[in-house]
Amino acid sequence: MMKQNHISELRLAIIGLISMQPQSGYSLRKFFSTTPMGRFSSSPGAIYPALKRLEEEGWIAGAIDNADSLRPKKVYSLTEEGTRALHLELTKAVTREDIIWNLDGLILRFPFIEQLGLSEVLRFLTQFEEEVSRYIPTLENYLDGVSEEITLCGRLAMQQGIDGYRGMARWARHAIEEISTHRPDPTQGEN
Amino acid sequence: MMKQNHISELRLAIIGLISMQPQSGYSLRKFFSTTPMGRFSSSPGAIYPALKRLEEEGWIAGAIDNADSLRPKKVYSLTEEGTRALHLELTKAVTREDIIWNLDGLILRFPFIEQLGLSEVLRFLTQFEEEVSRYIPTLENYLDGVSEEITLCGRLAMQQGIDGYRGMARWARHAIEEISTHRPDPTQGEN
DNA sequence: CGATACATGTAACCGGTTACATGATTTT
DNA sequence: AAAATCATGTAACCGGTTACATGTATCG
Repeated sequence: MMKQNHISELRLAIIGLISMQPQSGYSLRKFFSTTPMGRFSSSPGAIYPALKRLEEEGWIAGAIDNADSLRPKKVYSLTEEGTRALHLELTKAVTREDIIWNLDGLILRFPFIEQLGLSEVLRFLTQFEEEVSRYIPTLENYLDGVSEEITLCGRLAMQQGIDGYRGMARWARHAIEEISTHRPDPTQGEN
Repeated sequence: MMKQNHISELRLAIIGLISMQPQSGYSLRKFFSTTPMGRFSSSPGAIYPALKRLEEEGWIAGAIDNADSLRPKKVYSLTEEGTRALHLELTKAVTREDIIWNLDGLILRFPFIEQLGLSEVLRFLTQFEEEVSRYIPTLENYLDGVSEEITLCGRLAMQQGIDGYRGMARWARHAIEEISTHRPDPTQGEN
């Protein structure tokens, strides 16, 4: 079935955000509840246990802020091990299984990959575009094969899925272009 | 958070398929594992317990086929209560929460709605199109608001989400058209 | 006779949801 | 003084995943 070869979306979102800037449970909750990234959970009942587990596993380390005050805050940073784990996850090859079972996780990975450099981003997008484009004919063939026996709405629902994948491939191509032509900022030069 | 005002995708898929034709655990597994609808689980460890629960709740009833043979089969049909529950689920209004948290479930509903008649299908599509179209500006406004502080890939990821929703709205409009012009088969006439 | 398809299930594990619990600080 | 926000957690529940367990029937 091959559904779970990856870390959960919540874990990825948490360590990804922490990698950009140290975060407390509360700041994560706030971010999730005020941005469209809230699609990846929220509620304290998910976040605090997840943070605890990540700390137990040594991926993140919490430092108490305002230790003396009456309202202390626990701010987590990535450990070296956590950084390694995150980078490993972000650079994993994009597989058809991901395309089918873990699309949201894939899109979630994307913004965090930027830290690894634009070449990594391009590698990801290229793989993504290729896997998606390769999957579409499979779906089309299936649809062709059953179009006699399927109901009208069944066909339309499948069409929706195919259109969705087509849109993603298009998006990836567009993103590749935008990133490729992204000014290496000639006024600064990089030598 | 409002995530769980609906039955699980697996349950919906199961009772939806049973409503089209009585099914055994095995036939469901087979269907899931050989069609793109397998996105909604599979594995016996999910299906058999789900069937048991649905039977306990009185939504489905199992009849033993080949009772005398050494390889009996349990074929489930919808009860009246199950039919009511399914129809209730299928005719629920499409909300923004669904659009955000339960998109897959919404698309899964779609082919089963056809049994309720094309007017129900059109009602669903109209609501779907409207809710999606209303949600898009919210996302666009958010993106505009943060475009200064967001990273390149963060923006592109958001753009992907918006494009996805736009594609869905387009699909819904297209589906409405296709269904509306769907020949009411003039050779038969309905009076 | 071995492989594949038919057929149904269980048990340990994991992690997300919901709801609850507590209390400090700041704003109105 | 009340309300909102800051801040962190726990506990019961639910259901999906993985892996295991068992046995029959059919086909080559």
